[in-house]
Amino acid sequence: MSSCSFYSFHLTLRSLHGGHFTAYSMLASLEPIHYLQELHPQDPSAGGMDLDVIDEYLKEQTRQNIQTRTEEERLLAENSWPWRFAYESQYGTQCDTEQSQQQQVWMNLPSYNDWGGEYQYDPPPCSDTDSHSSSSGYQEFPPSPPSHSHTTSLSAGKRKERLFQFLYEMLQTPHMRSCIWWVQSANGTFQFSSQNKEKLAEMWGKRKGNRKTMTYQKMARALRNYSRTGEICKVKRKLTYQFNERTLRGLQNNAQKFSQI
DNA sequence: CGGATCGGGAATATTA
DNA sequence: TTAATATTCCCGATCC
Repeated sequence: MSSCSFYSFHLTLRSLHGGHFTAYSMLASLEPIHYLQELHPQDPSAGGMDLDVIDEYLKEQTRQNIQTRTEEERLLAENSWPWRFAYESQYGTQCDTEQSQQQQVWMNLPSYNDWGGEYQYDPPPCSDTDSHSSSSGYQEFPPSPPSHSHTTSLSAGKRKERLFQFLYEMLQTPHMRSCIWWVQSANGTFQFSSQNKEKLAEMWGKRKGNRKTMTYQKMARALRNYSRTGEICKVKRKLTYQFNERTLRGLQNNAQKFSQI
């Protein structure tokens, strides 16, 4: 039910920007602003315009929430459900398993970490807030476990969208730059805007169709649960979190799949 | 000091 | 019915 709004969101995105690919490009081109915002997170001047757009988003979503969609739309949307498969059975090892390693990295790094020296693929979709690490060059992920597991799940088991999926989606959405952005997309670290985090939380709550409005406090509580299950861990930096490597890879794969449709 | 963040226990709700 | 996954509330700890 509530995923309706999610679907329509995708449709909106596609119609506006012609899909993720374009969105990526836009994001890249807007990166400098993003960078400034990072340097002056308190500066309210960043993203004022974006907020208007976000407001529209919110309205749009609530409106479409009530509307019934055509069958065609429904099919299209369902086909574009990017995370339908990869997250059915793919879990088991996460930060938990890697925790010792993670913590080690934690200590070794002054700020936040990448994955135990491993490195993420090539050109980051966008230059990151802090791109110093790129100076050391990129390494490929190891022959990396064929991250299939597409679970032959033809099971029409339509799982409800998860918070980390929503966040990843927002991270790929240029409009949301004023609320959330990559600190280092290569290792999955991202950060919320102190100013606009409530906006994002509100959107999340609306998408889920919660009774009460979602707040950052509550959303962060859910995020903290992820540190137990591993999808996302907190890093020692204000309002900053990090996707688990496996999780990020899964999200990337699905986004890719999605953009190919 | 005080506000913003962080962290997690516990009860409750929702959904596969 | 149950397990997983939030959501909601709350309160103490930390940070700046």
